[in-house]
Amino acid sequence: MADTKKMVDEITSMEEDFAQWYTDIVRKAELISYTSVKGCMVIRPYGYAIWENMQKILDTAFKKTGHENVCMPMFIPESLLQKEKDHVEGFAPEVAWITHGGNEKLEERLCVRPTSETLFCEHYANIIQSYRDLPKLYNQWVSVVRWEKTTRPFLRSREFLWQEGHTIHATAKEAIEETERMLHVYADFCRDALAIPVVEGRKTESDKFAGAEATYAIEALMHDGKALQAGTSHYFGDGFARAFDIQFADKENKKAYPHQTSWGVTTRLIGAVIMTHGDNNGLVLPPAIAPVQVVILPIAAHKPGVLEKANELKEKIAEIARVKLDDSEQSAGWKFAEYEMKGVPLRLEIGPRDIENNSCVLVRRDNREKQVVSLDKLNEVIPQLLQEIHDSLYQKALENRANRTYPCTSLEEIVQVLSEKGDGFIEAMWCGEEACEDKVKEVTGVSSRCIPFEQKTLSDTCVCCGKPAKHLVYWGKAY
RNA sequence: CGAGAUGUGGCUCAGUUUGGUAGAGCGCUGCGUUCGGGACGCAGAGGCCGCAGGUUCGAAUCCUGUCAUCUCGACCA
Repeated sequence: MADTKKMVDEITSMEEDFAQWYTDIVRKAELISYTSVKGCMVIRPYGYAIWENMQKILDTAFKKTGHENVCMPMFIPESLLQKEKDHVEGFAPEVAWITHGGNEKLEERLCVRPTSETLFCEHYANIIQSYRDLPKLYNQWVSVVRWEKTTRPFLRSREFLWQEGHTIHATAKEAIEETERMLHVYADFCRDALAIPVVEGRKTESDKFAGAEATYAIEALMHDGKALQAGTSHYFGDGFARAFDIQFADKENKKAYPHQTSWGVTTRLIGAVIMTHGDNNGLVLPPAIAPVQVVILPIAAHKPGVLEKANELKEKIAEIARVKLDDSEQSAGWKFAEYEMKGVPLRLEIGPRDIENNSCVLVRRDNREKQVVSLDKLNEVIPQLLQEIHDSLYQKALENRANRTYPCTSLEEIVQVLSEKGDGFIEAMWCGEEACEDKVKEVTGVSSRCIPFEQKTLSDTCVCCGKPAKHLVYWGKAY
């Protein structure tokens, strides 16, 4: 890799200050702009285009698995939110309330949805009578509001965009299958579109979604060794159905409670992409979600024939990739740096010398490798290079995670590993007791991330109390 | 919510200690020369110094309050 002379002096290097590096990228790559409301950001066209690409891919996957899109209202009456006890307790500290309509105080205040389980439940109760009405496989693309105290662009904002899937089934078995299926959809999406390897697993009891019987999550490791929860999928059992009195007549015409799920991913995934692939020259985007996959930069654009050729190439490449031609008057060097900052996977340089040779120069963003390519071969070479970029981003992320995953068998070892090697995933055995989970966090600073589906045995005893171990757990410092 | 830092043209900041005509670089506009790794010349535009009080002949500068943002913790997608 053509290593890392820092060309963009405006970006803080990630070794120097990772948090500042992240903030710099988010702003300099024109993904967001701050507003006067804390924790609320403008997602700018380039940032939003990334989200739109994620949406398209995910939405297709949701439709393929039988889901329909719907749209619930934004407001939840307080009485409705309170119907499920755990749910309201979990969310009450972070909801925003509407108290007035115009100048008049509302009879009952309304919360701005922090999540929409209660709204879906109210609706299900209205539309479900018979087993023939089940399942309902719904999804919505909306924004929600959670009044966070500490905010960071994409990672934790007070309003964020997401999709929330909500499904309701006749049997527990079906609902559990759905919960797991959608978690896998997320994991596949992270691998195939975002080039991010994730650990799939179950959350511990203390870390469950408010009101859920079980919560599953995908966890990713960022470049600085901190863990990011990248998506969740919840199994509710019939808890919500009982709280909201949703019943259906089964085949024997007996009343039964249906079983529910919900699952979601958010614009946080954009943060995950930045912190997984970005480098000191800026953003590095996986081709599948890059708003621009190939940027064409004409060299000496005033010379006869150059712009014409560049336009011709743009037309041609548009058939196989998302392409942009920058014919602005900025210098070539400026544009190089600019599109590196923005993470465009491939740069195509076309100048008088190239035109003479019927060729162009292609440069990969991820490793900066240059190659001269015949103009007649672009249709083969570009898709191939985009695929190679994706694969190598994934491999690199996988290696980074492997290098920063540390099996440990005692609390002392955890403390030592963290101080010697820095943050990362800790693999350690656990007895299943919440007291031990708390103590691990207190002593070492890492919290449980998930109980991975892929289990192995590091030792027979809990890393904390020494009693028989039940699970291997991934631990880490969380975003 | 606890601790720390910062608010001055679009951006990054200097000026605040010691009160006295608001500055620089980048960006922006116009014209010209440039263009294979952030080019250059000339001419311009742009600032209730976060907000509100107070002290003073005079406040970006001192005092009080307040709001916002950033970082680190606790909590969370």
